[in-house]
Amino acid sequence: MEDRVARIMGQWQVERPDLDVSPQGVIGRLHRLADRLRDELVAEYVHHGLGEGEFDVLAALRRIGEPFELAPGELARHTMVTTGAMSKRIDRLEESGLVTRRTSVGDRRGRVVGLTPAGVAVIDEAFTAHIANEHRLVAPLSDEERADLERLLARWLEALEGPELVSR
Amino acid sequence: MEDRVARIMGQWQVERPDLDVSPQGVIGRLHRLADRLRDELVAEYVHHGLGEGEFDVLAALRRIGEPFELAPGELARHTMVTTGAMSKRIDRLEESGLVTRRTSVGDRRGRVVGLTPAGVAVIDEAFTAHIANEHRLVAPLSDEERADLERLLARWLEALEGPELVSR
DNA sequence: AGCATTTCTCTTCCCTGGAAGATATGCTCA
DNA sequence: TGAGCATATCTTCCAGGGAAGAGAAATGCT
Repeated sequence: MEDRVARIMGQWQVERPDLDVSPQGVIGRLHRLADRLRDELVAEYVHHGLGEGEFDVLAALRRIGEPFELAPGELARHTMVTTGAMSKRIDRLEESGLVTRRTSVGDRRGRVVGLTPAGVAVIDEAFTAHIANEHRLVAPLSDEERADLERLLARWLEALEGPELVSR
Repeated sequence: MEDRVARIMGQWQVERPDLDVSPQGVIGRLHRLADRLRDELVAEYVHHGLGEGEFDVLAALRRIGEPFELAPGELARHTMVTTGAMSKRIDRLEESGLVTRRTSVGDRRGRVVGLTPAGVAVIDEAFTAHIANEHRLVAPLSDEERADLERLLARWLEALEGPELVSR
């Protein structure tokens, strides 16, 4: 019972016996799993007429709470894309009538992006389905396995990024 | 000590207390870690003048062994992209002189993509550095943690994809 | 053999994001 | 006040991948 990653590692063992490719066991599987999960999640977004980028923006606005508004720059930081990418995401969402753009009152350089009522409705429905989808995806793991995995991932992430400050 | 994912989960707890967002603890961190690792790996490819797609193709050809040849369709399957994407990857690699394209002898519809000597040299060097990079990235984990993580990822992956056949 | 179907690759068009620069506004300090 | 710098967003151009279809060659069926 050998998975794709193991097969690849076996090939390298033959071709490059001088190298210890064991880290691929973790890194390769982690990437494959991430890709697989992403596909499943995106499929659900599409059911609600959203792409991954649009879903991310709507979710960021929704979870911030009333009045569901953020500046484009803040949205870009929250969702970890460049402001250029964010401009285009907002263009698409504005086009669909799910968000509005207005100029900030205090600082006229700034804009404020806010959910429309339709936007709230769409993301509330899509997010509910999204979470159900995530429950389905983690179902194969026992509670204990899930906790172990979460702990290991958090530890690794922290080691790579350094501890983040508790800020807002 | 709260990470980004925990903060997001906290916000949802407030805004949508009707939902149990606990799966995000695993799925969110897994994705964030995958992105982080990918960035680190890509940075190393770039040092060798390669993008991620190019690296994948060269690596697939290299690990298959002498004479380092595969058909475009096989390469597409091995690296999990469409054949359209593969055509363009091969175009770029051919342009750089790292692979050649020739028509298959048995089946004149088919092409055979093969590493040039320069291609072998580049991928051998890049892959050596790549593996060193992976060792660096997994270093924060103890041997036991690494084994636990690998086991959990493999189990989950298998559950999602179904056991793969041991075929070639 | 001849025609239809299948297989394989490549091409074209589109979508999305990144990088860098343009534009507009605000801020600091002499 | 005004010049220069900082900040925020948007625009433009490019890179890379996916989807769909075109073209060429092999295969199957009658």
